[in-house]
Amino acid sequence: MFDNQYEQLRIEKSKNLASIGKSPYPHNITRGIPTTEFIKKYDYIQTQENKRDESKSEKVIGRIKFLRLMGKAAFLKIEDSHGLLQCYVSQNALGDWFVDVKKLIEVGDIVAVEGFPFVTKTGELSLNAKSLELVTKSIVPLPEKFHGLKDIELRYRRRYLDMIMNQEVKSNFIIRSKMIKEIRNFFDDKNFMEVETPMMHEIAGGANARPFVTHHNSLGVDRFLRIAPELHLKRLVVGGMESVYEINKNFRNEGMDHTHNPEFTSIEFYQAYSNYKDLMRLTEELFDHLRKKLEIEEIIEYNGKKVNLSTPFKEISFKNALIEIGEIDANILKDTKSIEEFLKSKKIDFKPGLSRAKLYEELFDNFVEKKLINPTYITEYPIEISPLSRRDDEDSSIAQRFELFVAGSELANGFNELNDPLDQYDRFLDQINIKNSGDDEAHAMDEDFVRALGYGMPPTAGEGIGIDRLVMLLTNSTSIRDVILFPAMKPVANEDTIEVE
RNA sequence: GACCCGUUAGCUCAGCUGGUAGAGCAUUUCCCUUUUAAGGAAGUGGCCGUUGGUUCGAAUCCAACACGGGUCACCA
Repeated sequence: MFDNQYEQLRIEKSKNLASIGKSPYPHNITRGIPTTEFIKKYDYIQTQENKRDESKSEKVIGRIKFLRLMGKAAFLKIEDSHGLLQCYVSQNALGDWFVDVKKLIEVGDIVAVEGFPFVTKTGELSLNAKSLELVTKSIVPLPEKFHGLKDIELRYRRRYLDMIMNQEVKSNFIIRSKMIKEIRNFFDDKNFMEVETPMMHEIAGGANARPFVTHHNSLGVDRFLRIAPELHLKRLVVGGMESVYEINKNFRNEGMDHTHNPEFTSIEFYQAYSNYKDLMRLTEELFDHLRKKLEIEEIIEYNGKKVNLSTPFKEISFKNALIEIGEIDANILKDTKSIEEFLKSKKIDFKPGLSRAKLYEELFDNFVEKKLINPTYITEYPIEISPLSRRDDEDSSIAQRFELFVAGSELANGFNELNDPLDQYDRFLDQINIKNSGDDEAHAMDEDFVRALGYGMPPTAGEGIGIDRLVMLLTNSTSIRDVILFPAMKPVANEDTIEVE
């Protein structure tokens, strides 16, 4: 660790500072004013004749990003979370300490500078330092000042360094933070209650996905990291929380790519005595709210495509989407055999023996999903691929469900919750059969959940929205890694493995 | 999982048809009190991702593997 030649040199400097009574890591530091405020506050100096105001004194703290030494004076640019400020330090002002500063303070260190505002010959408003104190010594050198850190892998693995070197990466995360805050405000204003349900589940349910397994030592049992909060949130509706939501992580033990991180954030919300149509309207309202609060245009660009976010969103049934958007002949949809022939003619691989609903899903994924650019609700899903949603009263093969697609991918999934405990029990049994026939992502039986429904869950509609995908859409990010601060990465062979002598 | 591309100094990158490693920045020493990627002079710095193979000789050619990026597939 820290055995690189440059790091060794910096550690030497750090020790030298300590030896002359300058702690490399002092902790009695008080904040000054932000760099941007300094620039705003003293803008008037530009208009003054002597271009300086020695009667003023300000303290600014930041990391040294540029350092230009010139014998008995130096310019340094320091950066805080707001921006950059140029400071001028000289031997006249600092005395003997300046000699040590020249030798021991360098780019990457965090310093506190105090002095008066002035404008340099080249016209830049700067701080003329009367004092400079080390705040934190940096012993790992920063990447090159001009090209910065470009290596995408390093940027994800060392996000802190990415943030130091690339100020703009923070903007996505600022938008993300604001967005989540506004989602909370939106639901709180509608009298929803925010809750936290377990991350460690006895039975991982609520979605079709493989879970991560962990172990509880004192109980001596394995636990699953949750794949969805759904079944717990519905238990809360049974218990009397008529409007609840949870914004939190889910974990799915599946492949990673630019739209999938093994841990991701979603919001799920449930509202008793409302139906999925109400939630479709609520979702539109939420989009309008976010656009307004985050000042996002009605028409945004995502991955080179124009996306019109104006409400209400388009709405089309699952089957009609196959015919009208997927441009699949309605006759093909009539039986499994002709669908299979159609898929083969399009050279699409599929597992043999799929049901018609599963084949529909195949068709949807291949011919419809990517064409759904402007927000579109797909409704009337086959019941078989909707094991937790209520059947339609007129057509029992159809679920009272919708999914929202934007820019070619799914963003939200909502439906009238199945509250018939016997039907739910049978659907779990069906899922178990599906699981036994090889689909290890089918649901497991959750008897406690069925029991909860047995006590009576009021008619309820629920919905989940993928937060990461939503941030991607609103920040025009094509990789989920650009909206997750510390995205999952494969471990890399560690050269610094500690050797035991 | 398949295919394509990448991996060379701390960082950003050159390195042709094989002949034994380069630049800029950073860093070290020196000069320099208004610079803007400051400037000038002289240095230091490399398991060329890993492991094999071909060859008199490999950063370079071949293979496998690792990690990353992209496209597709799978998956919500």
